[in-house]
Amino acid sequence: MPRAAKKPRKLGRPPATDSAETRRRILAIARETFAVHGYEVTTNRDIANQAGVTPAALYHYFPSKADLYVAVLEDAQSLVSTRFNDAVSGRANFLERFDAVLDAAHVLNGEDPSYARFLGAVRIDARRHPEMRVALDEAQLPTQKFVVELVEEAVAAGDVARSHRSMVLSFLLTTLAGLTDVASDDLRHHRTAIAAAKSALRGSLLADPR
Amino acid sequence: MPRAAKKPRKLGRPPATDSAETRRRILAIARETFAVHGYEVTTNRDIANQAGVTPAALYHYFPSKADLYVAVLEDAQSLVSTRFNDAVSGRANFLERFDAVLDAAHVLNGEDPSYARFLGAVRIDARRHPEMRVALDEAQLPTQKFVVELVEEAVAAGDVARSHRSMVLSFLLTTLAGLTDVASDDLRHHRTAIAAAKSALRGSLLADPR
Amino acid sequence: MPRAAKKPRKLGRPPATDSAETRRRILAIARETFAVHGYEVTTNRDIANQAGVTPAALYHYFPSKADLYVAVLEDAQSLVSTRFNDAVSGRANFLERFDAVLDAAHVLNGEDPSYARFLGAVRIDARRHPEMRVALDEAQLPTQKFVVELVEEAVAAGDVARSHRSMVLSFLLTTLAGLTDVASDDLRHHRTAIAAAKSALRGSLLADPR
Amino acid sequence: MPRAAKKPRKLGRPPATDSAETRRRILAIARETFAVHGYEVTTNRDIANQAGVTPAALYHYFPSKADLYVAVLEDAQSLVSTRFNDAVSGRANFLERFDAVLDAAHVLNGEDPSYARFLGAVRIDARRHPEMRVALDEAQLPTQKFVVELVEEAVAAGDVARSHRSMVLSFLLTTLAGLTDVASDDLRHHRTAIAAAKSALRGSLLADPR
DNA sequence: TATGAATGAGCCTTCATTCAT
DNA sequence: GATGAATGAAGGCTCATTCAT
Repeated sequence: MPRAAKKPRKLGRPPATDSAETRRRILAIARETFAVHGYEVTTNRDIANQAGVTPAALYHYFPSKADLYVAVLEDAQSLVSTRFNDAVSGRANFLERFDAVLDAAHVLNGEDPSYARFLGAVRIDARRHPEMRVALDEAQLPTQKFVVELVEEAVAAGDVARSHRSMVLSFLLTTLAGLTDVASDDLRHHRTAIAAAKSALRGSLLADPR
Repeated sequence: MPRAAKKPRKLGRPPATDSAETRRRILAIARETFAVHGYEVTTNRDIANQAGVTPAALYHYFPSKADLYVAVLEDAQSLVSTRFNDAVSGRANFLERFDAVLDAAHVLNGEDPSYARFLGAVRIDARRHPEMRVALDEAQLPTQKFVVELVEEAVAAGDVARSHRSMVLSFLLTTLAGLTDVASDDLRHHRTAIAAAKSALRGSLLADPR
Repeated sequence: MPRAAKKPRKLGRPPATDSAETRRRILAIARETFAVHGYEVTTNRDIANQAGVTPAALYHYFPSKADLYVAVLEDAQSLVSTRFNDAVSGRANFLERFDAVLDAAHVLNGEDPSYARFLGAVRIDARRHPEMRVALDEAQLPTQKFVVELVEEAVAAGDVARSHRSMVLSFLLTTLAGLTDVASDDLRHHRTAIAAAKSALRGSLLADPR
Repeated sequence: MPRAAKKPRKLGRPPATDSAETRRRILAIARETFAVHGYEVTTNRDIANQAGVTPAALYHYFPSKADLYVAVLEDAQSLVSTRFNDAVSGRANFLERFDAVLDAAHVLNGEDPSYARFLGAVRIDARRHPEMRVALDEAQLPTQKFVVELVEEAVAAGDVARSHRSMVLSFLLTTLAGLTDVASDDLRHHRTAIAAAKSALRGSLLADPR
């Protein structure tokens, strides 16, 4: 891990600091680092160093490492939720909506890959750290619900056969999970995987419809 | 603290707790534990305790924790490879072959879920622990190659449009990844996700073909 | 986090929260907290929170935590000295004087147990924190001297045999120490212990004189 | 705190170590250090350094600092109990028994003052550290009970007036507490305080009976 | 007068690992 | 082949204290 500029700061309050800015910086760096290295491997010192503060300073903003992690998740979830909801709004057709969600995911990945990467990491860390499990599950609920409703409405609209409901839901979740997992390192890869998912849903994965 | 097994044997076979058996036990327990908790969270003591030895004893079988992890992966890979290869052998059609692979995965999951779970965990741990990365990537190559060849042969046989090659490959990898990730805790879930993948490949995910 | 007191005053006296009041409040709360938890366990934040200020604010009133502790002791000593001196004034007989001192201690304990408790704690904290030792010993001198003089005068007055001087002194000090230590939690207990001490001095501890 | 000899020991098991001996050494040093500085101020490093091991080694013998503290108490209690019980055995008269107990305390104080000092410290630390309170109270029970029974039997034997029972008990406890508190630093002081207590019980504190 | 942001030192604890036995 | 005693490094966290505002 590279270390930022080496400014041996003195005691006391640093001149002209914007507390909110520092908090945002910590969250962003924490997201990136947690995303790549996971909860365990990432140390408070890693995050603090990159954010240009001391490990103790983190405790000014978050009560514990676990709370910081949860805060990062909440932050990420709120962004993704907004993006996904904006994406589907105004679109009625299931295929269009699903495309829009995948495209939104891809755009976000282009802007800042750390979101997808982190969200992928959370699923693993939640399993590995029971202490945070409840909080993490709760924070993930919105997206979970979003996908369920997407399918529910598609069934209601007749875009998905009622008998296929749970299969389609399973497909969506598996695909979304697989996407963050396999492809978030490489944008081209990501694009291909998205195209594949769209095609699969349309029934033209193996070949274009004749 | 002394441990179990202290039954004064008289007749029959001499103490069967030979070193090979102990090694196998350690590997199996390590797989299960690494699978659930990951590399970092799992301690040598966790594994040793469950295996009925002291942490120091592990060092008779593996030079380090990292080496143990790699050994578990090699062991798992070799089993999965065999299963997958057996599954496709004798089947020419791509859809049949893919089905067979998924079914094999499901059967294995029923027998011992720790394999799939561990293989899922490896993808994450490899990213998180650069020291082991090379060894892990190498050990994972066989499966990677297996999937690539599956698609390659399907293209050659005309089962997959040449232009869709990379998309199908991407789909397979994403699905395989998503499967270990989302569904390995719950066999029913796993089965549904597999059905969804099969259906997706056949173009009938949203509804049965009329 | 902002705090209490925000009643828009209109008429009458201007904001009475002058600094002297704050200082007194800090001293009182520090005494109570130090008394129960001791020097080490009590944090600046504990005291500040209860006093309705920030930890940094303490430094406007006292140069350091240690200085605050010493200030609390000086404050307590001055009160106890006054009480004890008032108690003995006008009484010539040793037994009467000693009774008066014990009664004064009991009354104070009823009014505000934190004084006795704190004074008891000081004996321990002085041993444990060499940095404060000198200052603490000095501040405790008045009471020490008070007891010595009490005995001295009793010997001079013939109330105590000259040969028993150091024994009586020792008894007084041990009793005073034991009292804060064993009984300051429970007023009834305190009263019994005081009765015992009075009785012991009169030679009727085991039974009433026949 | 002075530090013992500086022997930079290497990794692995040191040659010819007696585990039991190390444990005893740790307990003894912990007792002395806890006695003087208390639970909070004493660090694992303090104890470890003096015992010639690293702080981590303590965890080989005790699960935590708190457990070590409790272990020290149990060890001390068991010794004191034995001494006190031996002291009273064979003596029927209350005054004789009480004298014997005080003498035993004095002898022990001469042999190793850290016992009395530690026992005095426990009363304070138990108040200051609620987490250990239950364990500490329980460990102190034997001595508590010993004193209660001493008085009970004295009442039964007619050595103490029934109406004076609780006062005598209070006196004993206060004195025992005051003794560890005030006088354990200085053997002469200790002796005087003990003489005073004996005299007080006999009713001849102020002067020899005429 | 008081706050809030930040630091540096230090503490308890855990862990992979070593080595004499 | 296995254990138990011990280490060194590191991690999360707390705390007294400082200083710009």
